[in-house]
Amino acid sequence: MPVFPAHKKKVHIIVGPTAVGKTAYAIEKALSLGTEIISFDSRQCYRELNIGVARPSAEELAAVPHHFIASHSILEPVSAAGFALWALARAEELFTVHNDIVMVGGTGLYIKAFAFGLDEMPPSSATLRASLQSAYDTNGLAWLQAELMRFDPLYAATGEMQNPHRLLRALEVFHLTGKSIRSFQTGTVAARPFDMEWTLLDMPRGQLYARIDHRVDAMMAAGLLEEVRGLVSACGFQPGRLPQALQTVGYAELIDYLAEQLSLDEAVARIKTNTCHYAKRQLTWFRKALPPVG
RNA sequence: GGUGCGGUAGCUCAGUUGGUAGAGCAAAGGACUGAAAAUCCUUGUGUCGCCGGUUCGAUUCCGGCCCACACCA
Repeated sequence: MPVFPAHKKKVHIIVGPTAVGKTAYAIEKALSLGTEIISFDSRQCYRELNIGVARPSAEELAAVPHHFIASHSILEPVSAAGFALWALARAEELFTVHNDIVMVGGTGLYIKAFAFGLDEMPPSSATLRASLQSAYDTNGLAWLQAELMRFDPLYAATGEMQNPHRLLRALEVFHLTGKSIRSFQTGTVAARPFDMEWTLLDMPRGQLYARIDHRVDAMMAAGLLEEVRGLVSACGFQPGRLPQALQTVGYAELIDYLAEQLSLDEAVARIKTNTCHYAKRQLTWFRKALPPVG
């Protein structure tokens, strides 16, 4: 008698640019496997954001249990490392009742952290970051670059010296540990106790951009402006000083409109082009950065 | 009909004292280790409206024409 090996645990990972149709595809896949879905979308996880981040509808959420959707607050932002821990724990729970899990989303760094792990490194410190940020705001990029050359010459020689986010993070790690961020970056690939199967959803670029345009119009018709207005009046956010979760296509532009920095037509047009830019960057991630796709 | 101002990259425009032109945006490609829907890098050949004239050479000067806008009739 042949012995059949026990069914291995497997995560079915669906990636693709925004508006390509990932939600419907993932639900179909989860239904056929009789399992649940863990999202890896760095914006749909916030309960305060709905229309503008294309959160799955109530019917879709009822059809298959979803995780990491509307599960967090914009007041306690998630990070890639935080997501990876959260999702690995949730996957472990789900594997006690399912052999398969579907994961779907568009945030390349989040799924990379989940699938391959990040190197051990001190997490961001809110107070330190705030003080570095304000020093950068007053002194500019040249100051940031000089700080890096002074404290972390290795990073200064090899890092992205025009990219303030990267410079601030490198400086932050130095001040937290006294060591170069490079000394933590070993690129070790973490072992995972499950198989992974990757699916890339894509379509011709022009068709994708047309879908994005139509979806933005549909979001406006569905009341995105009211959603944003409600957020602003509830939290009193200032344009240019938005919390990270509101540095989001569809929200930032409408906040500019509400602050009378843009006309509504201009804001909507910018949402469309910024969403197309975002889709393009996602494709860069998914075409090359995740080699197991296929 | 007359006068004025324009017609240069997909769009908005700059420029060439005559030697075939460059910014922003868009578009395309890329990077990405606790902000990632963020942030950053790279990429600019286009009958310089059309036809003629002057010139070694015209997108640039001259003439005519076409088109757009404004004003005057």
